Amino acid sequence: MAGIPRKVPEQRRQDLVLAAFELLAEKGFEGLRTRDVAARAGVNIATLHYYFPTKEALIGGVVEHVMTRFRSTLEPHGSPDRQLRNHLRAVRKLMREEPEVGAVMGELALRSARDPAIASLVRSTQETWHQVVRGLLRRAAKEGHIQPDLDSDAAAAMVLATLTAMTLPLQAAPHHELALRQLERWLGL
Amino acid sequence: MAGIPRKVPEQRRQDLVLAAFELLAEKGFEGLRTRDVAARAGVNIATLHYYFPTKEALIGGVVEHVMTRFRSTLEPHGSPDRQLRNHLRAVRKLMREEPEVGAVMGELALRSARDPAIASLVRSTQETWHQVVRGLLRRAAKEGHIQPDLDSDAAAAMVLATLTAMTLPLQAAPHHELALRQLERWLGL
Amino acid sequence: MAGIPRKVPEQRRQDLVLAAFELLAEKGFEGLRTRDVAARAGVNIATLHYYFPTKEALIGGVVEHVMTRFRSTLEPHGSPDRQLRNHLRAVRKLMREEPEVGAVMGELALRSARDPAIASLVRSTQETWHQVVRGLLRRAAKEGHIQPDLDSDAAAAMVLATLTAMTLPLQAAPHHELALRQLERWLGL
Amino acid sequence: MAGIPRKVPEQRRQDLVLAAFELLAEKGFEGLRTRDVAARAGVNIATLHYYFPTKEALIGGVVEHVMTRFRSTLEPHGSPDRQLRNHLRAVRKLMREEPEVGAVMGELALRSARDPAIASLVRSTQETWHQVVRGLLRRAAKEGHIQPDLDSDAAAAMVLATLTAMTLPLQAAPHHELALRQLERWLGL
DNA sequence: AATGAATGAGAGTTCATTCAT
DNA sequence: AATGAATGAACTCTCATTCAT
Repeated sequence: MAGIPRKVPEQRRQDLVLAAFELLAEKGFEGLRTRDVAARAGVNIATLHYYFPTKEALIGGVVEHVMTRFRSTLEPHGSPDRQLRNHLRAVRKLMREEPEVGAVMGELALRSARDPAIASLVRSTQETWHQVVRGLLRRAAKEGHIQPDLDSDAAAAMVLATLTAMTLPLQAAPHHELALRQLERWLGL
Repeated sequence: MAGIPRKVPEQRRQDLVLAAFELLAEKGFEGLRTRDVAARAGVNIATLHYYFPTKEALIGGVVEHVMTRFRSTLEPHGSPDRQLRNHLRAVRKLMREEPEVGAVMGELALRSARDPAIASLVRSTQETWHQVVRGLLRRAAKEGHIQPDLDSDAAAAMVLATLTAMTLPLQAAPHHELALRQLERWLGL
Repeated sequence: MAGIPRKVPEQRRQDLVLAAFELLAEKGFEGLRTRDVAARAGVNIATLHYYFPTKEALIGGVVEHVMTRFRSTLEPHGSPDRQLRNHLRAVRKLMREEPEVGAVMGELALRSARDPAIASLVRSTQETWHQVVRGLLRRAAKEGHIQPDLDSDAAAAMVLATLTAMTLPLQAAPHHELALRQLERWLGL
Repeated sequence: MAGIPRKVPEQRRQDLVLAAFELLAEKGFEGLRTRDVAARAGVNIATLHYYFPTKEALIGGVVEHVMTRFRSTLEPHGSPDRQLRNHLRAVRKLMREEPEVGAVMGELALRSARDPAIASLVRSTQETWHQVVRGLLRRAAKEGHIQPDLDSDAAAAMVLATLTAMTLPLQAAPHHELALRQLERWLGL
């Protein structure tokens, strides 16, 4: 009398978030339909609303997922200059292997102009990111790995700008590799 | 007995494009409604369809408008290094004074991942832009205004990446000024 | 200083009626659009409404046209039996050479169930037609050309039914020729 | 606390088809509106689209219904001549008691000139009908119930033509009874 | 925990008609 | 006599959400 094994509720939630994440990357907010999400997760539309009362709540889950995914590119290993290089590479790798993350981040970036909740989340992420990179630049300069007279604040801003542009679709920001190489060169990495 | 003065047709078209442009900047593709566009332009929804058979056609008009607007930042005046500096400043000014242009360009960038028509337009715009900037960098280097050993191709890619990031909402790309200042510094402008 | 020669108003009206007639045959009432009619007649939609205040009025013109066209199959030549045979042949010829007439008559037949104006017109046409055919049958019988014991009323009803079925599209009433041949045989023509 | 009792889904479908059938008979394709259908079936317009994705699909349901209804006039009971007579009477009865069937069949006949799907359906129905009637005529002749020298093919064509005309509104094909009586007389039924 | 059925509000688009010239 | 521009009303279809089970 076992029947189809029920999934643990937490797993269901995760399935739905993942389905929404993928569809958001594919179709954008413009084309995101709760019915499609439910279908991709293999459940009824009413079940989706059982786990997420509104579409907005579901999107919240996706945001969380993406932010977690992105934070993984900032894991501290080795000296500051190595950490910096690793970060650049990790971002490049993430964009190549999981372009969905970039796509969704782009969507969130645009939406932050209209959605206060997303805005504050995006802003705080950027701020944290900025501080981490600036700190790495400062320590790298102090330890003599990169040019010492660098304005770490401004340089960090440029690093973020360049990496942020890379989350956009290829058409909108081609020459990823060239830009990154030039960035490393200027930083002296 | 004058009645309401009729507008010149070309003016009506322009009004509609402008209304669509503003609403696209405000709400994104996700929230763009033809009825709202018509209302903002002060005409009946059927009148909108008299000028633009489909929503897609209207969006085409908006794209044209934005591209024209953006191209205005690339006007050739003076030496290559001055042109470069002017371009950077013009973009900064445009984003400050007409953030809608940036917002819409961001929307187009994201949409280019799904819409072939927009994709090719965005791509060709980027390509032209890249070539112009690279040409300016080359001539500026040759004339001794900036460092001569610069890889003009890679540097152009970085310029574009930085400027492209600036079209995103402030939350998603803060520290515009810092980034731009650093860019000028590195270029030696 | 001649310019494009203006058409006589009556000609314009006729052009519009003809265009409407053709389009009604092609698309049916379901697909009849005043704009298409105007376009086919080569005039502006507002011009159409100058000649025909409403779509209904235009349709009235078409009805008139079709009835005239159909009445042409009932021209008296020769003896009653010859007239009968000629009538059958004229209908057959009309349906072959101008199937639009049949198509439009079919449309009118159906519409007569909802449109009192058309209903009375269709009814009176049928009544006249019935009387003519019955009269011919009677005289033909009296003159010994066809079987004398024929119920001219019932036979006329059958003639009309058969010919009416022939105005329907081929799919709905195939074997025209067979049916007509049998009719002639039974009538002894 | 019973609330409004839910209908069985199949019943809902049938209700919708029936509503569409009635409205199609009343207003024709020209005047058939999905909202009216939903209203007559007592459901929201969105519910209609839950059962039938498109208007076309709903019409498909109506076609099926009508064909089933019409086929019921061709039930084999008794000798060939009795079957023939019964068929004629069943059609007459159907047209009298459910004129909607005739109206809808007329609509389908006209539409078959434009709609390939309906065309093939109408054509195959006619072909089957023709063969059945021809077969009955042959066997009736062989068994000596009707005149033996009858061209069964041509006679079948005439039977169909007459009966088809009877599906049209009364205005367009009056004297049903007379025509049918004459048909029986000629066939010797 | 999960679902099929149902819905209100609203989307883009169409159409006969009218208005000002 | 003729037109381009404009419109109100209505059309089919969609979507996030809810209800009864």
